Amino acid sequence: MPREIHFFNTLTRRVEVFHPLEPGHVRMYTCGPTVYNFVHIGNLRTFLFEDVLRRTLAAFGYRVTQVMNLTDIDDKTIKGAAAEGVSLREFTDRYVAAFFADIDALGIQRAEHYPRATDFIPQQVELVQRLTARGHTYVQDGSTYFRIATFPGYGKLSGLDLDEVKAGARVDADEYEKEDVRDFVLWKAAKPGEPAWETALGPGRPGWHLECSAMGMTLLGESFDIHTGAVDNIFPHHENEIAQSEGATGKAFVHTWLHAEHLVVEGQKMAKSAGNFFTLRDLLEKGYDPLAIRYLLVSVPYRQKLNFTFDGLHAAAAGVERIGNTLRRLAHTPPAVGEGSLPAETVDEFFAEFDGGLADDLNTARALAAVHTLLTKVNQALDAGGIGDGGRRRVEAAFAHLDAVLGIVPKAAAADTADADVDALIAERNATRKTREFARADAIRQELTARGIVLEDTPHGTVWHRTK
RNA sequence: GGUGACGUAGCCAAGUGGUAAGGCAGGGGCCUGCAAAGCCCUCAUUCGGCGGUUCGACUCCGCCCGUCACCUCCA
Repeated sequence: MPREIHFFNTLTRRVEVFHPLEPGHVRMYTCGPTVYNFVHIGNLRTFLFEDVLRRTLAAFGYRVTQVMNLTDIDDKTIKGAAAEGVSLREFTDRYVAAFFADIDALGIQRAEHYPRATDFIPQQVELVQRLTARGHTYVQDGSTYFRIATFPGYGKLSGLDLDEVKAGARVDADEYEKEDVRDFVLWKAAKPGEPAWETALGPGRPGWHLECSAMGMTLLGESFDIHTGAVDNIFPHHENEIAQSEGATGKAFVHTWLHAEHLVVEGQKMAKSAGNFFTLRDLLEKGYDPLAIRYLLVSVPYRQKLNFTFDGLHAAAAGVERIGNTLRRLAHTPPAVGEGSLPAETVDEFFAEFDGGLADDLNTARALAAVHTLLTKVNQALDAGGIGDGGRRRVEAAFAHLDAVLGIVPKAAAADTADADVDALIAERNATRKTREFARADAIRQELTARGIVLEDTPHGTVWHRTK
């Protein structure tokens, strides 16, 4: 039996116990990138939340089937391809590859499916036809629209009052003519110079929302468990997905909707015009460790705004280092005879608190606090009587669990353990230390420091590791 | 104008009726030839402000101040 987990469901605005439709198997759809540019750290915050979600579910014993769409047809991709005079596919392929490179760099696990909107045109057309058969659509100037007046549940996700929307200041930003400003386009009539498909709906291309409904239902079924995105997707995107999907099937589309809050930079909204806009590449070029970036973006619970600051990034780097240092100490310290100084309960308490935090709507801050408490206790035990084999296995299991869920445990490089040249220098240094020739000893240490190697003289001998 | 969040130490942040987790930074100490790593002590008489409810409120209610998000294509 998988562990019980609670989520705040945007649809009900309450924290609920989660029950997948098929016991033990979670089907989830996570809104992915529009592939017209490199993803920025705000996008990454959302993808990292989704990554922690799937890792937590897996660690809790659920089977997970995740879909993440790649939006490769919309105004921005069309414009980008046209600007460079290349095909839409050629243009978007480049950013699809960049997207995978970025999520790999951050250790984001791959979803089971990455459907592209342009590969699912027939499914999208069929969905519109089903909607038409049920009287939810109308055609104007070659475009097909969804008439929201035919869907009584419209607004249930966002809680928006449609009369207010109608009265709102920003209306009809769309270039297409609609019967009612609140209606949205399902299928856009072909325009000169834009990609178009010849279909039963006439020549054209899918509207923005259509792909997610069509691909989600094709790959996960007409009803599935979880749908995620960032808060700005609640309206109109997710609201429209519900209308399209439930209008076509008459069934509940998604049971649990989870939305990540935005990331801000130094307290300000991230914007290119404000000069505080960062992609992963920008940060890596500045020399930041991807693991530290991951730690920072994962450390604030997903429903809180995350204030990205360079101070915070340094703190995150320190956190990652502390995990690595403790792991290294554990490896270098000889096992204690017997049980040693780390009670089994300490690790039990870690698991209880770490998992308890995650089960509480993915409270990663609470989980991380448990991690630091464990680190302190492990170090205390290492300073005291050491840790026996049994205790070591328990601690290693705890680190493995931490890494499986949050993915923030640094890997020890194999090179750190074997290098004859370094070993020779260390032997020489220790010989000079014995004879109290500290000037020579320090010179050797400085030389190694210059080579990116840090020495530590422990009670069990001198150990070394490379700096990042 | 409508809807919804949020405001906890220098910074990030948990808690949400029983008397303030955790991390980073800072200060002091132990260990070390010196370091590094680690450990110990210290760091909010107080949770935006003012009232109210209560034996008791950071936690509930009201008002005010401030920051922010969404209101048709922005993760």
